[in-house]
Amino acid sequence: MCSVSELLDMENFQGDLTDVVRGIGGHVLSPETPPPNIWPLPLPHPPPSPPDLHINPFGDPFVSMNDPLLQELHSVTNSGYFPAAGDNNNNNNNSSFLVPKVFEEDHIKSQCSIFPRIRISQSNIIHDSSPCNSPAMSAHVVAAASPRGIINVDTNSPRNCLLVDGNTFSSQIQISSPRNLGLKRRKSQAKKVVCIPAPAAMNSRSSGEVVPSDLWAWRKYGQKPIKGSPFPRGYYRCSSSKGCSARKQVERSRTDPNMLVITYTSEHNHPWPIQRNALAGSTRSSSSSSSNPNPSKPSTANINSSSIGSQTTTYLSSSTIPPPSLSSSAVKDEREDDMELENIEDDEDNQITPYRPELHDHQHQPDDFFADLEELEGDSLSMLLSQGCTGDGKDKTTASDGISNFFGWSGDNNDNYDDQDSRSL
DNA sequence: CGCATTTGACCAGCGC
DNA sequence: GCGCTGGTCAAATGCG
Repeated sequence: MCSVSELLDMENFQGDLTDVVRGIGGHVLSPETPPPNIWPLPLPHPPPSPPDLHINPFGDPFVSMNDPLLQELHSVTNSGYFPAAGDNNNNNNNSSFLVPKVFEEDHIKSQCSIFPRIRISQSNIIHDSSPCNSPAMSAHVVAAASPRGIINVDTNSPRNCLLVDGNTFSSQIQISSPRNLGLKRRKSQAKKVVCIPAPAAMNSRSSGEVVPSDLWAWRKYGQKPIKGSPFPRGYYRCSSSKGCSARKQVERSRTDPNMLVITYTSEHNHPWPIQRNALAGSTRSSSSSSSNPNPSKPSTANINSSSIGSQTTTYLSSSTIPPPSLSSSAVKDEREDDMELENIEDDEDNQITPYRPELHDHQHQPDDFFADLEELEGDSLSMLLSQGCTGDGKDKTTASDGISNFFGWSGDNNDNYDDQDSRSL
């Protein structure tokens, strides 16, 4: 697992971190932010009405998503397959599905996800505080950092959660200001950090670098070794449209190579591509090694999955790929200015106007779409849930593989992580 | 041949 | 001012 301190360190946030997102796929769980349908999992709830859709200006398809896994688990829990939610006695058992109480509640009122909750500190003091008391079902963290001082979250608040900007965040988010109070980035720009499980060898070339694909086309323009990290950082810019300033940095977590840290910078100035790589500049790695070679049949199609035990049933839901949604209250841009927690509301005024590209043909599914489902191995969800969600980190590669399958990430599933490392190192 | 990736060089911000 | 570090550029290279 990568920690937020790691993120902070890697990004040299040093005081202006305002956004850290993590979770499966790095998506954000937000009661206000319905997921884009790129998540190939069920959407128990009706898709949002168009006014509710907000574009993630970073083009990150992960951060804005609700956690369908959580929703699915929630529904399964309610179906009686699992112990009653809240039975924390079962939470630590990674051999079974874990549906802790916090899972249910945080899913509703906060953004609790399936990774351990963490404490954010800009002085690189990170603790897995796991306020939800669920190593299995824990959360991403979206936090605002003050470069001027320490923000002590009231851990006595209900469920030890932090209410920020109208949303409930995980508790014990401790944000302190290191000595670099006035440290500024080279450019005043928003950043968004996403920590996701590193898919196994997907979109990788000979270097073994793992780059999760999304619906944007990215072109790599640089790679730099990062001090203190054994893994280089790749620099990508959006090639979906000329002049697009969107960029992202991809690097492995230095503490958990199975995790990828993706930092999105700037926003796309063009509509969300209906077909990935349909526009010029598709990345070679994406097109050549993707398990979804046909861009007209996006691997992000909705797939409803329900898992019971080791069984995973996958079925379709008719939908298309909406633009990624961005809940301003759930995902905060990291901005250059000295944004303090109390100023988050002000930041709301600075919301990037979302574009809402018209997506037609919503009902159409490619004829060979079912063929894609074959790539979603039946055990993917099972593995994901039974391993990826447990947080024990004992077999993250498998979990990541499962997640990879979920995301439709390309890759030779036979490539294990060791192979990646052997190539990339 | 076109495009993406690689990789060394260059530039800018920051700390000392 | 200097050195360190991160971010970007651009020529070289490789792949389809």
